[in-house]
Amino acid sequence: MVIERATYKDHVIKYIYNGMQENRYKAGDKILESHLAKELGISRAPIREALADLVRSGLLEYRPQVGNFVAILTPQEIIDSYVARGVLEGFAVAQGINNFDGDDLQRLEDMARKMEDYAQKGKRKALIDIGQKFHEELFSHCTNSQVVLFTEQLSLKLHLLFYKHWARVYAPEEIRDRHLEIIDVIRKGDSVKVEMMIRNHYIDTGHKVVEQERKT
Amino acid sequence: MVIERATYKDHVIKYIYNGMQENRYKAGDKILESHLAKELGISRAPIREALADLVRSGLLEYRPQVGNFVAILTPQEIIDSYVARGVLEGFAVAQGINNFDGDDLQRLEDMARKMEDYAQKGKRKALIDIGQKFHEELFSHCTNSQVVLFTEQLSLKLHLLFYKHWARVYAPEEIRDRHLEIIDVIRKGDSVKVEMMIRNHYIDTGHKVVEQERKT
DNA sequence: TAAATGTATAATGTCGACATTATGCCAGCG
DNA sequence: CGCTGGCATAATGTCGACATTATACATTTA
Repeated sequence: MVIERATYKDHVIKYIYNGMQENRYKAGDKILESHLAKELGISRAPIREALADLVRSGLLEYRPQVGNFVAILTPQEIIDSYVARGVLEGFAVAQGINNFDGDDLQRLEDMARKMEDYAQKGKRKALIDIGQKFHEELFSHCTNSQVVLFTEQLSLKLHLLFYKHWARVYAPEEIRDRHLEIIDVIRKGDSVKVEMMIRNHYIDTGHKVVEQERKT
Repeated sequence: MVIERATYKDHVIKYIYNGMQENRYKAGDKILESHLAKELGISRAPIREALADLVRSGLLEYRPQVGNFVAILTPQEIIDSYVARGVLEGFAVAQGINNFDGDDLQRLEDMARKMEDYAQKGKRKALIDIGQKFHEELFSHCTNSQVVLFTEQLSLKLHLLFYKHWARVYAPEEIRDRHLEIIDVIRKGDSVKVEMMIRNHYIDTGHKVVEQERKT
């Protein structure tokens, strides 16, 4: 594979990330700098920077003087990540709950129904894409840059699990209802309740994803 | 300055961090890789890794093809950071509230009183150290690794502001009382109240720190 | 005089090579 | 037969140099 141009680091990150999505890199695998360098036809310097970035994202683990390994997510870590996501998103929505107008709510509702549709038709990629858009919309009214930042960091990690399991975790109607439920509470402007609800949603999801992982 | 041994990156991070604490690196300053390399007598490779880490922590900002700059914290970012910290610590304590035993509470109380003492005597460094220990103790019963991780990331950033202003933000008795208040609620096992209280504490502190910054 | 353009400088991005260290294998010994 | 220790291999950590790009300054032109 030949890369075109524009700071190699980002290309390398994407390359590895895709590899993880396609399961060419499996949990626990060692990542060899020199192999990547040969594969991509570049030197080790930008490779190392990319690896360091992925370590910071939690997708790789780094052992000094030894190397980088694809992170092994324990069930507990998976649950912790979902719980943390719930805490952040719960706060984000609660904090900006009064900034949702009718249009926003309508858009969210449309998305929830589309999700049901895609889920029923087995369009996994479309389902995941719109699921992400839904949560982006939820975050769009959160003005706390730090909370948004942390959530983005988490997303990178969770999206991999998401990608593997999420479409199978809930039944189509369940997906729709769970999201509609949240929209309703936002409409009512109940910030306390929406925060609890989102937290619980992610706690449930975390446990179900762990269940799915166990079956692997 | 000559560094001894053991992966240079960490030394460089500490070196820059100290420089920021001592205000030798000021907000907006450009960090030149080659200068650091000369100063520390090492090559640019480990320097670059350290800089990338500091970017990740939010202490530096990075502009591609241009360089790294000491981050300029806007008032809003400062407040956001404190709010985020409050959300995380509030959750952490609430989540592990039942794991505090009598000894823990006693230790916390001792620390709160020591803080008052140090504050009165103007021992700023001791005050800050014990303040950090207090919050570490609060986090010690949180089992969510992800929440702990985010908090550590934030700490690096907030500690700099802490270091500059925190000792002046509250009166000695106020410091004591604010912390005792939290301990009381933990003792009662009221997870909802303690979460709210900690959040509010950080909201207050954030605003006061911004006030202090403005006076700079 | 002010704006635009070209040029010089110096920084970052990338490279290939060397130094150092972890790991697996094999021989020697108890 | 199992264990210990050294050796070979191959990876990471670090280096110095070159290529590329951003920035400041000088020069030209309207």
